Amino acid sequence: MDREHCLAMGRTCVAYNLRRASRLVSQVYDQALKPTGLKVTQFSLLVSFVLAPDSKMAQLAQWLGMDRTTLSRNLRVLEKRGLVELEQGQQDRRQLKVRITPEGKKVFEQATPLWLQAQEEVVGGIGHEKWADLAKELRSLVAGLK
Amino acid sequence: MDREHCLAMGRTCVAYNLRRASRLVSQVYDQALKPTGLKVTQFSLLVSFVLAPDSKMAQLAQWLGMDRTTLSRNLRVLEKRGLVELEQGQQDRRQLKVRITPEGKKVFEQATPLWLQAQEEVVGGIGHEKWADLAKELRSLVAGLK
DNA sequence: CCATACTTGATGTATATACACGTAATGTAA
DNA sequence: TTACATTACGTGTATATACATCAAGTATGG
Repeated sequence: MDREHCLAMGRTCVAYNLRRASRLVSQVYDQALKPTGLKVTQFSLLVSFVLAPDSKMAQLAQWLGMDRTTLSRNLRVLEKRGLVELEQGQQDRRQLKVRITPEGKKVFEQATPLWLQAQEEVVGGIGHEKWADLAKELRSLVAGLK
Repeated sequence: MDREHCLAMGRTCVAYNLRRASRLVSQVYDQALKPTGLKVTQFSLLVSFVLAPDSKMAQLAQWLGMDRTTLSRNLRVLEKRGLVELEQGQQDRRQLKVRITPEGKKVFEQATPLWLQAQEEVVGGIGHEKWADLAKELRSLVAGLK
């Protein structure tokens, strides 16, 4: 395996390029959200709960492209802070329904303008149109895998 | 914060979109690399070591857009498996030089075709040209943050 | 030469992530 | 109804990730 091939792998590897970008980008958001004590991962989860109240875990994990068990553990962090509540399902006692609490809603509202600040900073780096393109292609990439 | 705004955040958040894509994409590569026991993160590190033998950690971390401490810990995993060696620098005794071992090279060579397989699968989902565009924009996104 | 600042890497701690496996609840077919 | 498969979620374990902090080595100004 010569140097040229290695260079090509580094330049083209989808996993590497995506992981690196998401590391750096996440740091910007995490920094901006710091006053709320939220990480961007947690903020994204809160968005989901506002969008889809009482959703079930498996369903949510599917939607987020996240392993069930990952979601489970990420939820526990939010639960410990009292930002979400977990309630056993009525019909099916295996199911857990997730609901955002008033406290969770408060923190979420507080976080929203901070999120926007990070978003502007990151998107500003390449321009809104370029990001719109990129987002579309990312979605089609994801769609091809699920 | 109404439903429309939440939907918009979900659709446009750079961190969310990148993290989701990198989760899913990483799984494809990890799956393909399974016979080698490597994760795609580790494979990427090996590529770096082949490209830049005897590089120093801080330098490498900068290049990879990765925190010093993250790299430090990721390296230990490879060291435990005997795939890389760490050697104290001569001039500056604080610096650690990283070198891939013969065993590391062997595993790397074994992993390369498996990587290619995953790469083809993922890139195939959107087409080589679209991915070339996407990669370019990702790089410019990253460049805007460093 | 010495005191102080800076650099380099490691550790403590916490979250994020997923696979393999386990348990409990539900569905289904005989 | 009972036996077995399926589904929903949790646990054990391991890696990935980064911030705050620490320790040790190096550089620099006096």
